[in-house]
Amino acid sequence: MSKKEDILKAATALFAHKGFQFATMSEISKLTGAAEGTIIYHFKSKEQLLLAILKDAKTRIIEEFEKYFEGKTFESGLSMMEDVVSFYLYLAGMMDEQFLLLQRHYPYQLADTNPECREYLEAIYNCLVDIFEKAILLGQADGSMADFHPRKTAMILFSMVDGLVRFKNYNLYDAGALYSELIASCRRMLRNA
Amino acid sequence: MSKKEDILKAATALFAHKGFQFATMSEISKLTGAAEGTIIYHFKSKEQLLLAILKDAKTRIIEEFEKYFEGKTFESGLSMMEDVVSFYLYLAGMMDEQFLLLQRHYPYQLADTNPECREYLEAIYNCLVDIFEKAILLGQADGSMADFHPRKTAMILFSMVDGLVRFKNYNLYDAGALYSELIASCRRMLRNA
DNA sequence: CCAATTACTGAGTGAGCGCTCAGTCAGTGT
DNA sequence: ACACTGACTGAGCGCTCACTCAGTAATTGG
Repeated sequence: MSKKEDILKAATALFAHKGFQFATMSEISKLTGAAEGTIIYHFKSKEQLLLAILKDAKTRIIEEFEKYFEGKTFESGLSMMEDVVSFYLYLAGMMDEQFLLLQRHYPYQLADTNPECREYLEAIYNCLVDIFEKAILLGQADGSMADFHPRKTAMILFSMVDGLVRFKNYNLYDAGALYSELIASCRRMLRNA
Repeated sequence: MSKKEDILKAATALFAHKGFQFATMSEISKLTGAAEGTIIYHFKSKEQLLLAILKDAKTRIIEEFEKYFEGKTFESGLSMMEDVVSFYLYLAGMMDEQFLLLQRHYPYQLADTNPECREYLEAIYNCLVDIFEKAILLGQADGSMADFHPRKTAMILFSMVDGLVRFKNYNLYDAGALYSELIASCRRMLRNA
């Protein structure tokens, strides 16, 4: 692995676990064995380093979902929803540091003044909510789901799943124990009575 | 209003909107007209100032819910749940800066090493989830809600409502437009079919 | 083989931070 | 009048931080 990739990986972990402000260049330097000057050489500034991380996260999340759905068919919208929730949680476990970073405030604060940052965050957010929405639209078409506002309900669904990831990240409760209850709740919420 | 209260209020706003690290003592000083020495005089340190804010938030949130439920009766668990969700969102609007601060990571990071901080956060969290749980237990007793795990479902409910507050805080979507969809989703999720 | 380019280094810089402390000042009890 | 107390001040201290820059090492292409 190249030194640049090393830095990106270590910085992702530090930004995710300590926050942008508390993660220092010297700490990234120590963790990677690269001099502080090397970090700046590759990424220009600490803020640009964060942007590179977010760009990387965006690319990977979109790729992973595309790969997952490639040639896949679902017996119903309701079962697609279950699949999507499962895969979302699986991905949040695989890319735990990126998802943790995306749950912090700083990227969204930066997005207020930095259009590039805003672009990455919106792309990720839209990718995720779009997938929930697609499952709902399918479910409403095949009659497995009741009639409600697809986009708004997709956002509520997103909140529920994101909340479980948050519980896991904060260690507030055994998230695994909540998984089956979450799926059951989603089913009750969406299904055609 | 005393200078100490002024500082507490200004610091709450700054910690909520900028984050603990990016909010500086000199900024709090400028906003309140109090010298930096005065802030330290009243609160000992920046961290102690945050703790005072969290203690204040804890006290007020618990008080407000106690006041709200004083002598109140509900026709069913399902309608109590609606009332609770409404009041939660109302309170999150009234105390927007405290709720925003409680959605940041830093307080939970501090809680890892500071037992006092942990105590305040747990008290707030338990207060909120307990109220959802009470509504569910009532609903299951009076038959308006289906049979599921009360505590776990209360946590999922909490996630949903908390997510809507987050949407509002991040300005990602008009949260008001989501309110009626949220209530409807909760009803479908909880009601006895 | 040797420029030329790219990758990397780390001591040094200056800005900004939380906090200190010697001191002012208004209010209160005697 | 005086002593005492608690609220408040702000220049200054020590420290940490992101970033600079002059220089070195490695890689590449003619």
